[in-house]
Amino acid sequence: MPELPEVEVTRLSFVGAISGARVLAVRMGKPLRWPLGCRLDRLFNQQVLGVGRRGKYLLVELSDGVLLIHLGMSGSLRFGQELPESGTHDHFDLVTSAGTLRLNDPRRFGAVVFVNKIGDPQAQKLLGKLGVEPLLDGFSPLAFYEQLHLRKTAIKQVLLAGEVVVGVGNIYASEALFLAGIRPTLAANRLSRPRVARLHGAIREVLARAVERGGSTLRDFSNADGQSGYFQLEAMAYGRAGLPCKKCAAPIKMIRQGQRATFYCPKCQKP
DNA sequence: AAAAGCCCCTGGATGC
DNA sequence: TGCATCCAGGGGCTTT
Repeated sequence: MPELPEVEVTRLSFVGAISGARVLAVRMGKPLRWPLGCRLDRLFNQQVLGVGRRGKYLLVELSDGVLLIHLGMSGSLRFGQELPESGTHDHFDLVTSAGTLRLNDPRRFGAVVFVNKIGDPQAQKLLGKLGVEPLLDGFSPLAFYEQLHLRKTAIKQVLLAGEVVVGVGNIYASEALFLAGIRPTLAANRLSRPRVARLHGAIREVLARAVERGGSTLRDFSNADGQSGYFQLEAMAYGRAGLPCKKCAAPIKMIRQGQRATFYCPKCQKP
């Protein structure tokens, strides 16, 4: 669920409400992917200056430090003044003067990590190798082409790896490649400049559109206000194995690439 | 050094 | 109804 659009939609849904608040208490449930990295009292009385995002990481900027929050596969955040009592899958509560930010994550692939600064080794280990932000100016067709030209892995897997461009997960990789008319199995370095330019546009279009639609709610994603996303209703390829392509009616194919499902139209997406 | 696999964990859907 | 199997939106780490 949580790819760039879901993370961004989540961020937008609570950044305004939490900014300026002070941390009153912290509660942790079962262990997440990594330990918090500091004592709980390190956070007390700190002010939340804002909430940023880098790829699929949320960056909760405090007056003295940063909380990196990753939603993993099944994580979602809630923010509110009167949240119910913690349930089995609520593993982190940041209680602030404006309300409580709560991470719910059944599979616990998510993480909340405190670092003193974004430049610290601990933060760089997580953020250092990340590619460019697809919705910012740094993501240009030419630079994209040059990066893709260096890799002979299948384009779908290059997108997923996040080292060239961040935020494109399993759903949006399939969707962007569909929009661009590119077969997911094609080696990245075999894409022509015009096709890379198309893919560049398709990635931006699909991610921006998904943010507008509130993300994709496949199982249980919701933003920090508890609202679902609706982009999944517009999916052209993802999750549509065997169903007719919405453009040409040929049955959508599902294959496996690196243990993940890939969906594509064998007719619209050329090798 | 790039690329391919292996896991972490829980719950829901499917099949017998 | 019960139990086993498979699958899932991510990504760091280990192995080739």
